[in-house]
Amino acid sequence: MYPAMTWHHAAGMEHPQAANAAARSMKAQIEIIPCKVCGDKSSGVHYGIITCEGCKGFFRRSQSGIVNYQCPRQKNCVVDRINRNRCQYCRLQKCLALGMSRDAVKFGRMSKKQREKVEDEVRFYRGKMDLSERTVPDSSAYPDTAQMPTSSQDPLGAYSNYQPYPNPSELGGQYPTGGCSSYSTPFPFSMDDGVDSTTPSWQPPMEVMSSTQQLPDSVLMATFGNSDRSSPQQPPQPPQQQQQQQQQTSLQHHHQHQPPPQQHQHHHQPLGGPAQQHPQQERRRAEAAQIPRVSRPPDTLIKEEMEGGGGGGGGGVGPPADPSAAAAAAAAGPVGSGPGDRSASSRPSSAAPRLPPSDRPPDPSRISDLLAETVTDFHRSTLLYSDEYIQDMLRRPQDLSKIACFSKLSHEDLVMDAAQKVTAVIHNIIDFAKLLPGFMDYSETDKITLLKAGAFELTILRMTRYYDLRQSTVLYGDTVMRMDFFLTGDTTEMKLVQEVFELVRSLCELKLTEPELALFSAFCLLSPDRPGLTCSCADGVRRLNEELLKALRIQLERSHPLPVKGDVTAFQMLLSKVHSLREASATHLEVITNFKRMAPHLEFPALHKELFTVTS
Amino acid sequence: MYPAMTWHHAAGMEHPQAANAAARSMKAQIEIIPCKVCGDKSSGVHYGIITCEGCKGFFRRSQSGIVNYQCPRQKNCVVDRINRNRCQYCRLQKCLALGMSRDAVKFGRMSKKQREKVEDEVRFYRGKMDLSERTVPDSSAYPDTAQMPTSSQDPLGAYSNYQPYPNPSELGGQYPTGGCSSYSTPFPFSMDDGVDSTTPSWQPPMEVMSSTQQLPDSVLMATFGNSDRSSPQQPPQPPQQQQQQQQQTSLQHHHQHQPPPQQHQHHHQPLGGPAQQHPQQERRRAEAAQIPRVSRPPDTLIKEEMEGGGGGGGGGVGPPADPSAAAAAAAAGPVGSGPGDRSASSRPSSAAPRLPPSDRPPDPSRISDLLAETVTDFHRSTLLYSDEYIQDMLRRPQDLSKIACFSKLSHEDLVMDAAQKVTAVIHNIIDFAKLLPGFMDYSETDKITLLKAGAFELTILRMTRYYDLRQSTVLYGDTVMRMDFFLTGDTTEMKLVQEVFELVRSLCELKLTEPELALFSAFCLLSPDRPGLTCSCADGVRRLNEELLKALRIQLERSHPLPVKGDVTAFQMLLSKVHSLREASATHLEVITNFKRMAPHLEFPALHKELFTVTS
DNA sequence: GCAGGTCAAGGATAAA
DNA sequence: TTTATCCTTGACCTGC
Ligand SMILES: [Zn+2]
Ligand SMILES: [Zn+2]
Ligand SMILES: [Zn+2]
Ligand SMILES: [Zn+2]
Repeated sequence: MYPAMTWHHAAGMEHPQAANAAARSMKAQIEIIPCKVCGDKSSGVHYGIITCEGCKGFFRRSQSGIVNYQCPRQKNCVVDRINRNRCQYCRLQKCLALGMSRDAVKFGRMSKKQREKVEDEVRFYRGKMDLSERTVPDSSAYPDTAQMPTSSQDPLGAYSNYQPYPNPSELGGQYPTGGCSSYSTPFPFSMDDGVDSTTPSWQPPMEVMSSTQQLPDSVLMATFGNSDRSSPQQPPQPPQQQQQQQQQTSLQHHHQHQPPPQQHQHHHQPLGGPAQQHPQQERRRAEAAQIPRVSRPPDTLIKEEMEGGGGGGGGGVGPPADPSAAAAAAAAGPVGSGPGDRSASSRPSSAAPRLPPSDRPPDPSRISDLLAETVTDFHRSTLLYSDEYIQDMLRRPQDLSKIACFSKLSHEDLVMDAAQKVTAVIHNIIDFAKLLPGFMDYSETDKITLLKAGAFELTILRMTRYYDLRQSTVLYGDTVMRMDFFLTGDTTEMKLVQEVFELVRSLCELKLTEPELALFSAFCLLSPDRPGLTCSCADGVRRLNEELLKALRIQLERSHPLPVKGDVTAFQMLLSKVHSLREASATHLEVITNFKRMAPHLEFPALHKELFTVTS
Repeated sequence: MYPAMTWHHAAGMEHPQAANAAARSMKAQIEIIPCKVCGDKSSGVHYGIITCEGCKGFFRRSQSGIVNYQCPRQKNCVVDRINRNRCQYCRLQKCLALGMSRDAVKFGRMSKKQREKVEDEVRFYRGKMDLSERTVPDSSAYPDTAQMPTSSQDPLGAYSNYQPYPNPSELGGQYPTGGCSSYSTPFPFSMDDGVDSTTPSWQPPMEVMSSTQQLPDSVLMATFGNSDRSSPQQPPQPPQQQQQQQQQTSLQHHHQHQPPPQQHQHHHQPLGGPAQQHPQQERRRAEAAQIPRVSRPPDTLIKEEMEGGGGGGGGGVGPPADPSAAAAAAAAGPVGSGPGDRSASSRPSSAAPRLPPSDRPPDPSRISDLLAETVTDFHRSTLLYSDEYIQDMLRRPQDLSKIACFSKLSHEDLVMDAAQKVTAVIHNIIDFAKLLPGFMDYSETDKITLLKAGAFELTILRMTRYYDLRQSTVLYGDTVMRMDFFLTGDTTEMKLVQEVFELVRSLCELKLTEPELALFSAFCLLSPDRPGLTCSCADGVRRLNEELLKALRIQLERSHPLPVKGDVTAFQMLLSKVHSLREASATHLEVITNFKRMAPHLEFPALHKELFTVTS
């Protein structure tokens, strides 16, 4: 609906010479302030309020005819640039609440005080704008929310300061300047937090920036349920900001069954999808990962990610191991080989709870079941989207407009978008890995080795959850795609797509249960034969791998008692995929390597870079 | 977008005052012009082109996803209101060929020139619309016909500016002002001189005009017996011409029930058919016409043809009025209503030749009946072959030896042969035209305009007599052919064949009676919206056109009381063919133009050249 | 510099 | 599913 160009000059710089005039033109000044109703670029004062053209027209229409809007929800809909068309009722309410009026009269000129207010506000937004321009270098490719994983999922609920529809008179009280409410702003931050990620809302207002940026690790750590590690030393933040963060953090905990993003969110997005699909925490992660850290040595991020997850000590790096030890003990211990001694003291994670009392007799089958349960929990708790959400999305017809948006992207953009999505999944895979018994006990080198080798394989495994066997479609971001969408002209890329889709398809045909998928994922990740694995580690991995395989077999024999094809059992079939997965993973690495050679200017997500860079 | 609520303020309540402005608004004007793609009612400029809502939506959909349309036929399907959904591929092709573009940008307002062009075009269609509204009062109930006057009767053959699938860049090249294609493209007039306008050269050379302009009347009068208006001075003619004309004239008398040409006549003809089907006089005409007359101004032949046919006599040649007057009388007489009273002398050149004496109460239906009878006689008296002959020939099996003979001919020879056959039919069509009330009263310019625009359309109409619906065969010369015989490798030619055969087939399915075919032929020929028609002429034509339409409707309601398909009446169905006829005519012109470019050494029959040469 | 008009784009929906 | 109609939206324009 909004041709991309629109936004470009919204962000400014279209009229170079205007800068001059802008300095003294009140209108130009005002237009820096976003629409009070929806946060879009404003076009001046309309009906008494600084609004955009859209809200202006909407209000005019609402006043010039008999309209009877109804709110299909609870009359508290978010009214931002993205959602403003979702509910006419709430939009109009907000217009009225802000004081828009057909016969708003603008008095001659504003008072000095009013002017100052405006100028303050202008300064605020101008600073913000510059910031965002510097921070989002290639916003041109993604005019709207582009890189931002979730333009739509604003955690703040759009108006931290917006009380949905107080009595206009009450609101009036907020604007002491009386008639000139137009120039007062309900709250500068109101737009800032949110609303429409066009202005990178994830860039906190400048005063917080510096402090926030020092916290990347803490963000990762916070990701873990390990609350004690959550940034102990958080810089002081404005209340809203803090609130925001808290909300986000808390959301993460629920997120295993987080309600699916609402469908309509994306409807008006120019890009309809790229990278939008990530839920909150993914977005924050991705952002953190994207902060350029030029001088960092490779693998640092993986390490950090693991540290964060490992819940290790506050100071920083690596508390070797308590929680996963517990898990390992829990799961592996019974099997016998075990590292059971690791104390599980602090680990609240789900592994421990399932542990049978240690005095229980070791029943192999029982042990396998426990392992299955544990791993399944780990798996389930690190899913990006719930099954319900995915299934719901997959039931939708293909959204052609979104596909069109994708089609408009260059090959490079598409690859980068896919890389972001893969990276988002891998973040969760790393979370999963960290929960696996014993994993966190391995050396950094070994952990990285296992992850580099297994990350893409597990991505494929998780991708099966996004695949619709009947339609041969996959949920990519929030868009249902068929394979041919991914087919490029590049031979190796096509090979990759073929291999991945064939794997996903055949895995889906096996109709694995969740425990089976979880166990198989862990089995693949914990492969003792990964090149570069140290011997000491490989032994432990091998034992665990055997246990996982045993548990997997037991599961499969239960749920798939009959051969799936000829006399091949599901178990055998699944094992045959191991090789294919490795092949696909190798192809993926080749694709990435080629792509980087062709497009050296493009920056992959940091984690992605670390995982998929060939280190000779 | 607003579920349920949408209705409440429906019906444009928001713009009460809009009705006022609508009268002169540009958009309202534009909407008079039919959809450039399918001829349906347009709803403004969409993606740079005047289109209907359907084509707009179709194009949007096509651009908003990965679509992979395939043409089940030869990529030359007719795209009109009725058939537009039959082939997505061809519909999209046409959209693209016309220049529809996702990012068609509207630059400011249109220039004065552009606006004038629009207004010109609007005038055409408005005239049409008025006509149809008066003639088909209840048309609104039938969407099919409601639009017809405006949409399907595109005077410019649906795309005066439509070069079936030119390179978009070519299109762009026609607009030197650059960038402004959005408004220049849609309007036929901008391309009036353009390549494949159905009426390329409606500006006849002036020297012919001045000398002949006073003559036409006499011809007509002669034809209709209205001698008193015959023009006094006819320009001298070459003897052969005279002779030819005379002979024609004389032949015309018999020819109304002339026995079919004997087939043996043609057997030794080199082309196994070329020109064979013509009865004597037709062949001689064609031959005469082929004498190169290099210095002749264009349109001369048409003029002569008309003069000759009119028999009018000028320079001592023509006994005013007898032969054709006799023919007219003869034709009119038997059918009979008001025979005798209208003497050769009193022929009114209007649509009411058979008008009963003025004391008679004017019964509209009666008048229509009289018109039908008259036109039917004219039609019947100018047929090349009798129905009996054609039916007899069609009953024969395909003569494989003849088909083999044709197969040996080169593509060029085949085209030339077809051109000869078409020319032969057109000679008769001109004869028919001359008989039509009022036709000969028009200026040379207008007559030529009407003929150039209508000749091929009427050829198609007459071709229906040669078509066997059950076998899907056509009598071509003396040979029964199936359509595939005519399919060449050339895309445009295939499109033409496809369009023509589809038209012929669908017309045959309507099982028109002879009066219906005659009236429809006259109706098509006397289209007041042919570009280039002078206003004064257009008025007269419009009146006649109205009458013809009315008579046609009455006939069809009698003979086809039941809807032919769904609730579409035969009348509506027939009207919908107008657009298709114009499309086919445009395609024909394109084929001829292309062919001439490829084979400049070949000489078409003179009349053919005059009719089907694009004169800028 | 804002109110209001304009009109193409696209959403929603019923119908096919 | 696709189509086509109806309608809202909002960028742009014009007039005051
Ligand atoms: Zn707004
Ligand atoms: Zn609401
Ligand atoms: Zn159309
Ligand atoms: Zn087709």
